[in-house]
Amino acid sequence: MRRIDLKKASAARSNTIRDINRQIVLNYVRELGPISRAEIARETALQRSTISLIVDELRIDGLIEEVSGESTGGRPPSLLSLRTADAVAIGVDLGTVKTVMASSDLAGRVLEQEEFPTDHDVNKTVKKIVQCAQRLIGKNNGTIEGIGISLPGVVDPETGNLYVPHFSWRNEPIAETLTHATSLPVSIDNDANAAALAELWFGRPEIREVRDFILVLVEEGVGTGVVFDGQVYRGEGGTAGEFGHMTIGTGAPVPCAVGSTECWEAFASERAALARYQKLSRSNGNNDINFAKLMDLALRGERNARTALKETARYLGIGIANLIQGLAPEAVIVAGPIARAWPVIVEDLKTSVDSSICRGFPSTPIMDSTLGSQPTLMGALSLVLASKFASASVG
Amino acid sequence: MRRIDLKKASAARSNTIRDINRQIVLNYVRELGPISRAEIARETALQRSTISLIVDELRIDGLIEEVSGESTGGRPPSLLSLRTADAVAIGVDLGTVKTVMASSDLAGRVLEQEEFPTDHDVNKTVKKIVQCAQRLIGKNNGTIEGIGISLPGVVDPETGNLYVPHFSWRNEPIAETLTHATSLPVSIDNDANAAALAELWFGRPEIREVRDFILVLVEEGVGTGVVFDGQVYRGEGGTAGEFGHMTIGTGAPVPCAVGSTECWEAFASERAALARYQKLSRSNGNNDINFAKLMDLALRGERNARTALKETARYLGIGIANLIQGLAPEAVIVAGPIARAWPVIVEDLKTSVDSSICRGFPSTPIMDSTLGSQPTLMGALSLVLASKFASASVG
DNA sequence: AAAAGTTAGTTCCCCTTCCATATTAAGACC
DNA sequence: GGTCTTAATATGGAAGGGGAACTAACTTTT
Repeated sequence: MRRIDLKKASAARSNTIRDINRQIVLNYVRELGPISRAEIARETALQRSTISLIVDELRIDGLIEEVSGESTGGRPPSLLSLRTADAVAIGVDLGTVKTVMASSDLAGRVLEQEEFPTDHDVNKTVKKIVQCAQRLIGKNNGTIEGIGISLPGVVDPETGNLYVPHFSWRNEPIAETLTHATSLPVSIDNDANAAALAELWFGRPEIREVRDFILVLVEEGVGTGVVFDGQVYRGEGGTAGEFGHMTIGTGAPVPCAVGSTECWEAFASERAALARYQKLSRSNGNNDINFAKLMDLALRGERNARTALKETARYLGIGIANLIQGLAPEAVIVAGPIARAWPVIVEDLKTSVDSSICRGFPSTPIMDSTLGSQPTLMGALSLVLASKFASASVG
Repeated sequence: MRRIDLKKASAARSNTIRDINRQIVLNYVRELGPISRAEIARETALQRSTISLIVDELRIDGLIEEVSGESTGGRPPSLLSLRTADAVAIGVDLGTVKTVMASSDLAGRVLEQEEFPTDHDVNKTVKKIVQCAQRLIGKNNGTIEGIGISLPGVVDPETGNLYVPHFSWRNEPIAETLTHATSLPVSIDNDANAAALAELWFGRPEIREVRDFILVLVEEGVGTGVVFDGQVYRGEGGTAGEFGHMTIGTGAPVPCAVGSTECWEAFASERAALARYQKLSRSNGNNDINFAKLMDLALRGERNARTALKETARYLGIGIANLIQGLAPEAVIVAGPIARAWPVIVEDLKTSVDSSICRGFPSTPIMDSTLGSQPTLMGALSLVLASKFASASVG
C-alpha cells in the first residue's frame, strides 16, 4: 500500500510497458543467467516473441550477449548472459588509511585494482584519484561509463555535501573535480550505504534474495546501511544510517567521533576495542598497536586481545538487537575489518543479541559480509553498476 | 535504485498502463479534488481524451462523482471529487481500556461511532465487535467494503498471527471470526503501524507531503510506525516497529512489557510516567491515579505531575534522537493520549532530542499527531481505505 | 445583441506494444 | 530417415495512449 507521490509520479505511456519489461528481462539475465529466451518467457509469462524483441534491444545496447547452450531434447537454446567483455565501472574506496581503486565489468567482477595511502590533504588525495582514474579510463578505450566513490562520512548524494570526521573534510567538491577531469558521471555515497548496496546487488544468494536487511560496518566508527524493500534507505539529505550515534548506555571506553560516551560507536567500534585492550594490558606498555594487530593477537589466542574483542562484540550485539526489534530485518550483516575475527566474536555477539531482545521475535540471521574482504570497494562499484539495472522510474 | 523482486515482479501487459494511470488520476482527485479533467490532464501531461476515459471508469466504479464548477472565462469545468455518499469502511480501534468502532466514507470522514469497554476475555470482546459491525453493515445496505482492526500488539498481516501483551492474547483468530460473521475482508495491524498509515494517507498536508516519517505511539508501552518512501515498513513477519524495546540505558522506573528495565518503553511509556509521579508524591498516598488524571494534574500545573511528565519526555527524546540519527526521517510524530499534554512536554522533549543528537543534523520537526484525538481509530479505517487508493502491484 | 475569445470535454485515426497463433530452426531418439 | 521436442521468429489482432480536429458552454468585447 504505497502512496504514490503525485509530484514525482509520471503517467504511463506506451513505452512505459516496454521499459518495465526490459528491466525485468535484463534482471533475469543478471540474476539467473546464462538463461534462454524461452526460459525467461516461461518465468515472466510474456510471449516468446516479446522476449526476443526485448533481447534484441539489450544486445544492441551492449548489455547482454549470447553463448551457445546444450539441447535438452530439442533445439538447443542460445543462452544469454551479461556482456562482460569490457570494464564499465570504476570504484573508489576512499578509506581512512588507504584508498583502493578498481575497474570492473557489468557483473561486478574486479578487472584491475590499485591502491595508495589516503593523504590527509584532500587535494593530494583527489589528485591521486584523478590520475588513477585517467589511467584506468585510458587503458579501456572509452568503455568506462561511470565512477563510484564510497567514503567514511556523511554524504548527500543529491547535493554532494559531505563530512568526513576522520580527516575533518567538509563539503569538498570531490565528485565535481573528478567529473571535470574525466567527463564521466560520478556517484558518491557513505561507505556503509554503498556496502549495503553491494550486498543487495552483488552479495551471495542468501542475501540477494532478501529484501530487507541491515549492514553494520565496523571501522573507526560504526555505520549502518539500511535496506528496505530492495532499496537502500537514505533519509532526508542522505543522512540516514547513522545508528552509530544511537544512545545505548553510559560510560563508553572512548568518546564517539563527536565526543559523546553514550553512543553505540563509542562502545562497539575498533577504537573501543583498542581502548579495552590497552586498559587490560596496560602493564605491557603496548602502545603501537593497531586494530589489525589486535585481531592477529586474538586469532592467535592472546587472552587480553580476545577479551577486548569479545567485550566489543557484546556491545555490538546490543545495538544490533535494537535494530532487529525496531526494523525486523530478514538478516543483519557485519562488515569491515572486524569480519576477519568472526570466529572469535560470533558467539558473544549472538548471545548478546539474543539476551537483549525482549520478545520471542523470529531469530534473525547475523552473518559476516558475503563480499569477501572488500565490501566497501564493491560498494563504490555498485554505485555505478546498480544504476544500469535499476531505473529510478520503474518500480 | 530499487532492485526488483523477480519472484513478485509481474511483467507489464497492455492493461498495466491503464492501471497505473487510473491510480494516478484517482489520487489526483483524492488529494487535489475537486479538480477538473482538464487540470488533471495538465498536471499529468496525459491527453484530455485519456483522462476522460479513465474518469468514466472511475465513475462507473462509484469511486468519484461530478459536481459543477465555476467558469474561468470559458466553458465551466465539471469538477471531480471522491464519492462520499456512502459509508464504505468500518474501523475497529481495539484499545487496552475501550474499543472504538466507526464507519467512514471514502474520504476518511467518520460517519457513525460507537464504543464499549474492551473485555479481558477475547471471546467476549470479539462478540461485541461482531455485533457492532453487523449493526453498522445493516444500516448501510451493502455499501461497506471492508473492516480494519488496529490493536496494541504485534501482528503479522499475512498470517494473522498476533500477540497482545496487555491481555496475554496469542494467535487468537480475531480477523477470521469477523470475516466469517460479516463476509467482508478484514485487515488487522499493529496500532502504531495503522496510525502511521493514517497519518500518511489522511494526515494534515504537512505530513501528507512527506515521504519518510516516524510515528511514535505512546501508551502503556511505546510503539513506532516507520514510513519509508510513502509506505509503512512492516519488516519480516510484520514485527517491525518495536523500537519500544530498544536498549537506551539502565535502571528504568518500571519494567517493560517483558520485564527488562533497559528498554525505551520502560523509560518513556505512560506507566513510566505514572511510576515517576507515584515516587515523587509517595507521601500523598495517591494510588488510584491513572494517566489521564496525571495529565489533568499536570495541565492544571501540579508540580509533581509536571515533573513526572517532563522527565518522561526527556527519555522519549533520547529514543527519538536515536531514530532521527538512524533513519533521518523528514518528521517525527508523537501520538497517543500523551499528545493532550503536548504543551507541558514539548520543550523538554525537543531539548532532549537536540542534546542527544551528535552531529549537526538538519533539525527534524517533531510534532503531535495531525489526526486529532483518535489516530488509532483513523488507523483502523485507513487499513481499508488506503487499499482502495494504492494497488500493491503499481508502484 | 452579435461576434470573438477562452476553456472544457469528445471523437477519430495512428502508433506502440503486447498476445496468440503459425511457421521455421535445430537438435535427440528410435 | 522420420518423428518428437524445444527454441526462436513472423504475422495479424487488440488495448491503450498521442494528437488533431471538433463540439460545448461560458465570458468578454464591440
